[in-house]
Amino acid sequence: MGVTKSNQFTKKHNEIAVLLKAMGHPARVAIMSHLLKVQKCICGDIVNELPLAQATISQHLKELKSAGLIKGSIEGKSICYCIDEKAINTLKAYFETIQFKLNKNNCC
Amino acid sequence: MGVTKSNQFTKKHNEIAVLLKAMGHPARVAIMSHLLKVQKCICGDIVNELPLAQATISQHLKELKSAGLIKGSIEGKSICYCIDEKAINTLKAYFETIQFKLNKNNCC
DNA sequence: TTTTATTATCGTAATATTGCAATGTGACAA
DNA sequence: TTGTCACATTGCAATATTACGATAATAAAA
Repeated sequence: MGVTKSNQFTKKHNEIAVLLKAMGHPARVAIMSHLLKVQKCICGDIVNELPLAQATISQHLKELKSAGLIKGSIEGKSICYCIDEKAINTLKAYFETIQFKLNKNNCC
Repeated sequence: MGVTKSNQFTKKHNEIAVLLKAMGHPARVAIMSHLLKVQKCICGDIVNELPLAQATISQHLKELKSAGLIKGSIEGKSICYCIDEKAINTLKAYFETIQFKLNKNNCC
Protein backbone atom coordinates (compact mmCIF):
# COMPACT_ATOMS: atom_id res chain seq x y z
CA MET A 1 0.00 0.00 0.00
CA GLY A 2 1.01 3.60 0.46
CA VAL A 3 -0.36 4.56 -2.94
CA THR A 4 -3.15 7.07 -3.30
CA LYS A 5 -5.96 5.50 -5.32
CA SER A 6 -6.34 8.54 -7.57
CA ASN A 7 -8.03 6.59 -10.33
CA GLN A 8 -10.96 5.93 -8.02
CA PHE A 9 -11.85 9.58 -7.73
CA THR A 10 -13.22 12.14 -10.13
CA LYS A 11 -11.04 14.24 -12.39
CA LYS A 12 -12.15 17.39 -10.63
CA HIS A 13 -11.38 16.05 -7.18
CA ASN A 14 -7.96 14.94 -8.32
CA GLU A 15 -7.26 18.25 -9.96
CA ILE A 16 -8.10 20.17 -6.82
CA ALA A 17 -6.16 17.73 -4.64
CA VAL A 18 -3.03 18.11 -6.75
CA LEU A 19 -3.09 21.90 -6.40
CA LEU A 20 -3.82 21.82 -2.68
CA LYS A 21 -1.25 19.18 -1.96
CA ALA A 22 1.39 21.19 -3.74
CA MET A 23 0.63 24.14 -1.49
CA GLY A 24 0.31 21.99 1.60
CA HIS A 25 3.80 22.63 2.85
CA PRO A 26 4.98 25.69 4.77
CA ALA A 27 8.06 26.12 2.56
CA ARG A 28 5.89 26.19 -0.54
CA VAL A 29 3.42 28.57 1.06
CA ALA A 30 6.39 30.76 1.92
CA ILE A 31 7.69 30.58 -1.64
CA MET A 32 4.32 31.64 -3.03
CA SER A 33 4.18 34.40 -0.49
CA HIS A 34 7.60 35.66 -1.51
CA LEU A 35 6.76 35.52 -5.21
CA LEU A 36 3.74 37.61 -4.42
CA LYS A 37 5.51 40.10 -2.20
CA VAL A 38 8.22 41.08 -4.65
CA GLN A 39 5.72 41.73 -7.42
CA LYS A 40 6.42 40.68 -10.98
CA CYS A 41 8.49 37.68 -11.81
CA ILE A 42 11.48 37.02 -9.70
CA CYS A 43 14.87 35.72 -10.69
CA GLY A 44 15.23 33.20 -7.92
CA ASP A 45 16.67 34.76 -4.84
CA ILE A 46 14.38 32.47 -2.94
CA VAL A 47 17.23 30.48 -1.48
CA ASN A 48 18.33 33.56 0.45
CA GLU A 49 14.85 34.09 1.83
CA LEU A 50 14.16 30.65 3.21
CA PRO A 51 15.99 28.55 5.80
CA LEU A 52 16.48 25.62 3.43
CA ALA A 53 19.31 24.39 1.26
CA GLN A 54 19.40 25.23 -2.42
CA ALA A 55 18.70 21.65 -3.44
CA THR A 56 15.61 21.60 -1.27
CA ILE A 57 14.27 24.86 -2.64
CA SER A 58 14.85 23.65 -6.16
CA GLN A 59 12.82 20.56 -5.37
CA HIS A 60 9.95 22.59 -3.92
CA LEU A 61 9.96 24.85 -6.97
CA LYS A 62 9.78 21.80 -9.18
CA GLU A 63 6.73 20.56 -7.32
CA LEU A 64 4.99 23.90 -7.51
CA LYS A 65 5.73 24.05 -11.20
CA SER A 66 4.61 20.53 -11.98
CA ALA A 67 1.36 21.16 -10.13
CA GLY A 68 0.85 24.24 -12.28
CA LEU A 69 1.04 26.80 -9.51
CA ILE A 70 4.05 28.65 -10.84
CA LYS A 71 5.74 29.22 -14.15
CA GLY A 72 9.46 29.57 -14.76
CA SER A 73 11.20 31.10 -17.72
CA ILE A 74 14.91 31.10 -18.41
CA GLU A 75 16.44 34.55 -18.32
CA GLY A 76 20.14 34.46 -19.05
CA LYS A 77 21.78 32.35 -16.40
CA SER A 78 19.00 32.61 -13.91
CA ILE A 79 15.31 31.74 -14.02
CA CYS A 80 12.34 34.00 -13.52
CA TYR A 81 9.48 32.56 -11.57
CA CYS A 82 5.95 33.76 -11.21
CA ILE A 83 2.62 32.55 -9.92
CA ASP A 84 0.27 31.05 -12.47
CA GLU A 85 -2.91 33.01 -12.12
CA LYS A 86 -5.05 30.24 -13.53
CA ALA A 87 -4.32 27.90 -10.63
CA ILE A 88 -5.11 30.62 -8.11
CA ASN A 89 -8.36 31.37 -9.88
CA THR A 90 -9.30 27.71 -9.76
CA LEU A 91 -8.63 27.46 -6.05
CA LYS A 92 -10.30 30.72 -5.17
CA ALA A 93 -13.38 29.68 -7.13
CA TYR A 94 -13.35 26.32 -5.42
CA PHE A 95 -13.44 27.74 -1.90
CA GLU A 96 -15.88 30.40 -2.93
CA THR A 97 -18.27 27.73 -4.12
CA ILE A 98 -17.91 25.80 -0.90
CA GLN A 99 -18.55 28.93 1.12
CA PHE A 100 -21.59 29.77 -0.97
CA LYS A 101 -23.08 26.32 -0.56
CA LEU A 102 -22.35 26.34 3.14
CA ASN A 103 -24.36 29.50 3.58
CA LYS A 104 -27.40 27.73 2.24
CA ASN A 105 -27.02 24.97 4.80
CA ASN A 106 -28.40 25.73 8.20
CA CYS A 107 -26.34 23.54 10.44
CA CYS A 108 -23.79 23.54 13.26
CA MET B 1 15.84 13.89 7.24
CA GLY B 2 12.27 13.63 6.08
CA VAL B 3 10.91 16.03 8.66
CA THR B 4 9.27 19.24 7.62
CA LYS B 5 11.05 22.13 9.34
CA SER B 6 7.81 23.79 10.41
CA ASN B 7 9.46 25.78 13.18
CA GLN B 8 11.44 27.66 10.57
CA PHE B 9 8.37 29.21 9.01
CA THR B 10 5.84 31.75 10.18
CA LYS B 11 2.74 30.84 12.13
CA LYS B 12 0.55 32.03 9.30
CA HIS B 13 2.35 30.00 6.68
CA ASN B 14 2.14 26.90 8.83
CA GLU B 15 -1.53 27.46 9.54
CA ILE B 16 -2.34 27.71 5.85
CA ALA B 17 -0.13 24.75 5.00
CA VAL B 18 -1.86 22.53 7.56
CA LEU B 19 -5.28 23.30 6.10
CA LEU B 20 -4.16 22.85 2.51
CA LYS B 21 -2.25 19.68 3.21
CA ALA B 22 -5.31 18.18 4.88
CA MET B 23 -7.31 18.85 1.74
CA GLY B 24 -4.51 17.77 -0.56
CA HIS B 25 -5.82 14.27 -1.11
CA PRO B 26 -8.58 13.24 -3.52
CA ALA B 27 -10.35 11.15 -0.91
CA ARG B 28 -10.52 14.09 1.44
CA VAL B 29 -11.65 16.44 -1.31
CA ALA B 30 -14.35 13.88 -2.07
CA ILE B 31 -15.37 13.71 1.58
CA MET B 32 -15.69 17.48 1.77
CA SER B 33 -17.65 17.45 -1.45
CA HIS B 34 -20.02 14.84 -0.09
CA LEU B 35 -20.50 16.71 3.18
CA LEU B 36 -21.40 19.72 1.14
CA LYS B 37 -23.72 17.95 -1.25
CA VAL B 38 -25.98 16.38 1.33
CA GLN B 39 -26.46 19.66 3.13
CA LYS B 40 -26.54 19.89 6.90
CA CYS B 41 -24.54 17.59 9.07
CA ILE B 42 -24.33 14.01 7.98
CA CYS B 43 -24.27 10.89 10.10
CA GLY B 44 -21.41 9.18 8.36
CA ASP B 45 -22.56 7.23 5.37
CA ILE B 46 -19.33 8.29 3.75
CA VAL B 47 -17.98 4.77 3.64
CA ASN B 48 -20.72 3.83 1.20
CA GLU B 49 -19.91 6.76 -1.03
CA LEU B 50 -16.19 6.24 -1.45
CA PRO B 51 -14.17 3.33 -2.80
CA LEU B 52 -12.14 2.95 0.36
CA ALA B 53 -12.31 0.70 3.39
CA GLN B 54 -13.94 1.89 6.57
CA ALA B 55 -10.63 2.08 8.41
CA THR B 56 -9.21 4.29 5.71
CA ILE B 57 -12.17 6.66 5.71
CA SER B 58 -12.00 6.90 9.46
CA GLN B 59 -8.37 7.90 9.18
CA HIS B 60 -9.11 10.58 6.58
CA LEU B 61 -11.91 11.97 8.73
CA LYS B 62 -9.52 12.13 11.65
CA GLU B 63 -7.07 14.15 9.60
CA LEU B 64 -9.72 16.55 8.36
CA LYS B 65 -10.92 16.99 11.92
CA SER B 66 -7.50 17.52 13.44
CA ALA B 67 -6.73 20.12 10.80
CA GLY B 68 -9.94 21.89 11.75
CA LEU B 69 -11.75 21.44 8.46
CA ILE B 70 -14.64 19.43 9.82
CA LYS B 71 -16.41 18.99 13.11
CA GLY B 72 -17.93 15.77 14.41
CA SER B 73 -20.53 15.36 17.12
CA ILE B 74 -21.70 12.10 18.63
CA GLU B 75 -25.33 11.38 17.91
CA GLY B 76 -26.42 8.15 19.53
CA LYS B 77 -24.35 5.39 18.07
CA SER B 78 -23.30 7.27 14.99
CA ILE B 79 -21.46 10.56 14.46
CA CYS B 80 -22.59 13.65 12.63
CA TYR B 81 -20.00 15.44 10.58
CA CYS B 82 -20.03 18.86 9.07
CA ILE B 83 -17.65 21.31 7.48
CA ASP B 84 -16.15 23.94 9.75
CA GLU B 85 -16.97 27.22 8.10
CA LYS B 86 -14.11 29.03 9.76
CA ALA B 87 -11.49 26.99 7.93
CA ILE B 88 -13.21 27.55 4.61
CA ASN B 89 -13.38 31.26 5.27
CA THR B 90 -9.68 31.31 6.05
CA LEU B 91 -8.79 29.53 2.84
CA LYS B 92 -11.13 31.52 0.67
CA ALA B 93 -9.74 34.75 2.08
CA TYR B 94 -6.22 33.49 1.52
CA PHE B 95 -6.71 32.83 -2.18
CA GLU B 96 -8.73 35.98 -2.60
CA THR B 97 -5.83 37.97 -1.24
CA ILE B 98 -3.39 36.26 -3.57
CA GLN B 99 -5.65 36.93 -6.52
CA PHE B 100 -6.04 40.55 -5.53
CA LYS B 101 -2.31 41.09 -5.21
CA LEU B 102 -1.70 39.29 -8.49
CA ASN B 103 -3.93 41.70 -10.30
CA LYS B 104 -1.71 44.55 -9.23
CA ASN B 105 1.32 42.84 -10.69
CA ASN B 106 1.82 43.28 -14.37
CA CYS B 107 3.75 40.21 -15.29
CA CYS B 108 3.66 37.02 -17.32
C1' DT C 1 39.33 28.88 -22.15
C1' DT C 2 38.86 29.11 -17.41
C1' DT C 3 36.09 30.85 -13.91
C1' DT C 4 31.87 32.13 -11.74
C1' DA C 5 26.96 32.24 -10.95
C1' DT C 6 22.57 29.99 -11.02
C1' DT C 7 19.81 26.19 -11.07
C1' DA C 8 18.96 21.03 -11.62
C1' DT C 9 19.73 16.31 -10.55
C1' DC C 10 21.44 12.24 -8.01
C1' DG C 11 21.95 9.51 -4.11
C1' DT C 12 20.79 8.68 0.39
C1' DA C 13 18.83 8.84 5.13
C1' DA C 14 14.98 9.85 8.01
C1' DT C 15 10.34 10.15 8.43
C1' DA C 16 5.41 10.50 6.84
C1' DT C 17 1.44 8.85 4.33
C1' DT C 18 -1.78 5.59 2.39
C1' DG C 19 -4.49 1.61 2.77
C1' DC C 20 -6.40 -2.39 4.83
C1' DA C 21 -7.52 -6.52 7.88
C1' DA C 22 -8.21 -7.36 12.38
C1' DT C 23 -9.63 -5.98 16.54
C1' DG C 24 -11.39 -2.73 20.18
C1' DT C 25 -15.07 0.34 22.05
C1' DG C 26 -19.27 2.44 23.33
C1' DA C 27 -24.24 2.94 22.63
C1' DC C 28 -28.44 1.02 21.82
C1' DA C 29 -31.60 -3.20 20.94
C1' DA C 30 -33.32 -7.60 21.88
C1' DT D 1 -26.53 -9.98 29.09
C1' DT D 2 -25.76 -10.79 24.54
C1' DG D 3 -25.72 -9.07 20.20
C1' DT D 4 -25.31 -5.57 16.77
C1' DC D 5 -24.26 -1.18 14.72
C1' DA D 6 -21.09 2.61 13.88
C1' DC D 7 -16.68 4.09 14.37
C1' DA D 8 -11.88 4.14 16.22
C1' DT D 9 -7.49 2.11 16.88
C1' DT D 10 -3.66 -0.98 16.07
C1' DG D 11 -0.26 -3.10 13.38
C1' DC D 12 1.68 -3.72 9.25
C1' DA D 13 3.43 -3.34 4.28
C1' DA D 14 4.16 -0.40 0.42
C1' DT D 15 5.25 3.85 -1.11
C1' DA D 16 5.93 8.99 -0.89
C1' DT D 17 7.99 13.06 1.01
C1' DT D 18 11.48 15.98 3.03
C1' DA D 19 16.03 17.46 3.34
C1' DC D 20 20.76 17.89 2.11
C1' DG D 21 25.61 17.18 0.31
C1' DA D 22 27.77 16.34 -3.78
C1' DT D 23 27.88 16.80 -8.29
C1' DA D 24 26.14 17.99 -12.96
C1' DA D 25 24.70 21.46 -16.47
C1' DT D 26 24.36 25.80 -18.59
C1' DA D 27 25.21 30.53 -19.65
C1' DA D 28 27.59 34.71 -19.03
C1' DA D 29 32.06 36.99 -17.46
C1' DA D 30 36.89 37.40 -17.22
